[in-house]
Amino acid sequence: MQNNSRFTLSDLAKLAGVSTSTASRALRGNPIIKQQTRERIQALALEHNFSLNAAASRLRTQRTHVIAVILNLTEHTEQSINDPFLLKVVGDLNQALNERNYELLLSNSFMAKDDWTQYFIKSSRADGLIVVGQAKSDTKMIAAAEAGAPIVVWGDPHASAKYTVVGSENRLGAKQATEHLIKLGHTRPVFLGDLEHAEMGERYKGYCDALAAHNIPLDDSLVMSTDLTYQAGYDCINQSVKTNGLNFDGIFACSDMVALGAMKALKERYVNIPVDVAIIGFDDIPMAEMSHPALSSIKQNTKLAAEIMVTELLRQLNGEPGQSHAVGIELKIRHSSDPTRT
Amino acid sequence: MQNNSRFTLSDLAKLAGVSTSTASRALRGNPIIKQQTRERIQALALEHNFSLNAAASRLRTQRTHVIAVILNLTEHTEQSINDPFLLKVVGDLNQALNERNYELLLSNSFMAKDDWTQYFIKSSRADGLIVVGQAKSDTKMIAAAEAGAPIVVWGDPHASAKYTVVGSENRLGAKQATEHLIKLGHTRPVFLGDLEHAEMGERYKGYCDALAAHNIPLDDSLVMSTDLTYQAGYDCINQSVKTNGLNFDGIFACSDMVALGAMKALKERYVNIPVDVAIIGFDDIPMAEMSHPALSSIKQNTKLAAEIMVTELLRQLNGEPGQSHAVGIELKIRHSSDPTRT
DNA sequence: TTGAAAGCGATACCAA
DNA sequence: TTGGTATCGCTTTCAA
Repeated sequence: MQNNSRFTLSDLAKLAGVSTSTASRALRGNPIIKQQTRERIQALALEHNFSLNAAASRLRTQRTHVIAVILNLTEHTEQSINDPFLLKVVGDLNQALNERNYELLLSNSFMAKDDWTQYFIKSSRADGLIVVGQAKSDTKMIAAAEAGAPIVVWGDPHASAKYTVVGSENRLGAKQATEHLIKLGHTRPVFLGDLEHAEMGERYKGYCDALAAHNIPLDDSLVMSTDLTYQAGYDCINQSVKTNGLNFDGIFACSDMVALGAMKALKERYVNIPVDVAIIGFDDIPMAEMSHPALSSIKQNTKLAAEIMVTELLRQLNGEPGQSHAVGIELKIRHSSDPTRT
Repeated sequence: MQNNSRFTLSDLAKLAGVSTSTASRALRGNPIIKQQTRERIQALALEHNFSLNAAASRLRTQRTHVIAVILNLTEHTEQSINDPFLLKVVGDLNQALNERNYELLLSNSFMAKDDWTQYFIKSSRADGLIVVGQAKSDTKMIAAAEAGAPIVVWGDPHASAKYTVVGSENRLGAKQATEHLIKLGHTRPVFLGDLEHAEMGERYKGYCDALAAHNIPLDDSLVMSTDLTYQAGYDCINQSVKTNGLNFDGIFACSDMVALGAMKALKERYVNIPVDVAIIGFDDIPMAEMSHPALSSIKQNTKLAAEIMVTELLRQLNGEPGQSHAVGIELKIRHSSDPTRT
C-alpha cells in the first residue's frame, strides 16, 4: 500500500494550475478546451496514474456505462450453468460490450433479486439488461420492459414478445437439420427437446415443417420431451430403446449436449451411427467436432448476435424503440449424420 | 417508462416522517433504530419499490461491493475463451461472490486497461481483483499486488508468488495420473502440455516424479510441448505418430481439451484406446465423460476453490494478509485408461 | 477559453 | 433513539 490518500480530480487540477471544470473537460477531450491545455492535463494525469472516480461520475451523470448480463437458468442449477453454449454467449457479449466502452456485470437468475429493474436500473448499478435464455417463463422480462428498463433478451426472435429479442432462426435451422436427415434416407427421425421452452417450440415447428415437406406423417411416439442436458438425452434414448426397441432411424436434438447424451446411449448399444441412426444437434459447441463420430449440428452465430444485442440495447438507451432480430444459422454436416464426412 | 422522476431516500424519509439519517439506518437494519420504526420504513420501501442508489452509496462509503474478475488469456484469443474449464471457474466465482453479497464485474486481459489497480480499484469500479489464469507472465498481477490492490489469482499455488494464489495440487495430480498409467503397464507415457505455463510446469514435475518412483528413465522424446487447445493436441500427436510411429503407450495431457484432441488423432489411426495407448487428461470437464471412450482425468474442485478465493479476497479487504491455498484433486478413472471401466 | 459553484443521493459524525 | 449537516468526487450550467 503506497499511495493511500486518494488523488482526485481537484488535486490534478491544482497541480496543473487550472480549475476542476477545465481538468474534467480536458480529460474527456472536450474541444472547447485549448488543445495545449488539454494535452498538458492529459499528460499530467498519465504521469500521476490518475483515473476518475467512477462512483462520483456515475452519481453525477446518472449513467453507469455498465450492462447487467443475467444468465436466466431453470430450476435445476447444474443444467445450463455448465452449458458451453450459454457461456460462449457471455464471452461474446463481454467482447461486444467492451468494444463500445461498456462493462459487464454478471448475474444469474438465482442470485439476482426478483425485481430486475429495481435492483439493477433504479439503483444505478447498470444502465440496461441483457438476459441470456428465455427459459420457460418470461414474466420477469416483461415486468422489466414494462417498467421502462432497457432490455434485450437472447431467445426466440419470433415470439410475440413485449421486449426486444435476438436469437437464431430456430425454425429454419430445425427444418434444415431434419431435412438433412430425411434426404439421407432417415425417414423416422426423433425430435428430442424441451417443448415448454420457447426456442425449442420453434424448433419443433421446424421439425414438423421438414416432415410435411416430405409427406412424412408426424409420429407422436417419436417426439420426446426432455431436459436440455447431457444426462437427460442419455436417459431418454436409453429408456426409449429399452422399451420400444430401435423404432427410429434418426435423431434431431435441440442442443448438442442432448445429442451427445443420446449418442452415448446408442453407442453403448452398438448402434451404427450414422448408418442405422443418424444424429444431428443444435448449437455447434466446440465439443461437437470432437465427439466420435463428430456431431453434425446447426451453428448459431453468437458473435454476430452479441453485437446485435448490444447495438439494440444502446439504441434503447438513446430512447429509440427496440427491434427484434433473427440471426442466420448454418448447417454443419459431420460424420454423425453423413458417413461420407469425417 | 412510468416512473421517471427518481424516488430517493429523502423522498422515502419524508413519506415516513423521519430524517434521511433514520431512513438510511432503518434500511440497513441498524439496531440503534427502534424496531417499530425500522419495520415501518422497510415496509414503506418495499411498497414503493425503493432501492438505494448504489453510485451515491459507493461514493460516500468508498466501497463498491464489486469484485472484478479478469480472464487472463494468452495471445491466441480463440484459445482459452472457449475453454469450458475457465468458464466453469467464472460461474463458480459468481456464485461464491453473490453468496457474500458481492457482485461480479467481468473483464478479460484483452479488454482491461493495462494498469489494473488504476482502472478497477482507484477508479472505484471494484474493491478487489480475481484473476483467472496465470498465463505465461504475471507482471500485471505483481504490479497490482505491489500497488496494494486486494488480489487473488487462480494458478499454481506453489509458485513463489508475490500475490495470493489459489489452485490445485498440480504436481500431485500429475503424479497420480502418470502413476495410474504406469501401474496399468503403460511405461512409455507421453507428457503433453505447455511447459512455459506455471501450472503446467508443476504438472511436468509430477510426471517426472511418477517416472522416478517407478525407476523409469525420462525420455525427452516423449515430452511434447504444445498449446492447450483441442487442435494443438490433435496436431501434436498426429505429427508425432507420422514422424516417429507409435513410440509411446500412454498420454498424460495437461488439459482435457488437449487430451481429446490427442484421442481424436489416435482414433483416426485406429489405435486401440486404452489397450495400446492409455490416455488421461486434467480438469475433468463435462465433456470428459461424454467422449468415447470416456476420458480419465484429474478433477479440480473449482467450487471449493472459488469459495476459498473469495474468502481470501475478503480477508485482504479487511486488511488481513493473504495466504495461498492448494486445493485437493481427485483421480477419475474411465475407459480411456482402464478397459475395465466404462 | 476558463472558472465558480450547485448538486447528484447516500452516510456518518455530532448533538440533542 | 433520532435529526441536522458536512462530506464523498465529479459534471455542468452560468458567468466572465
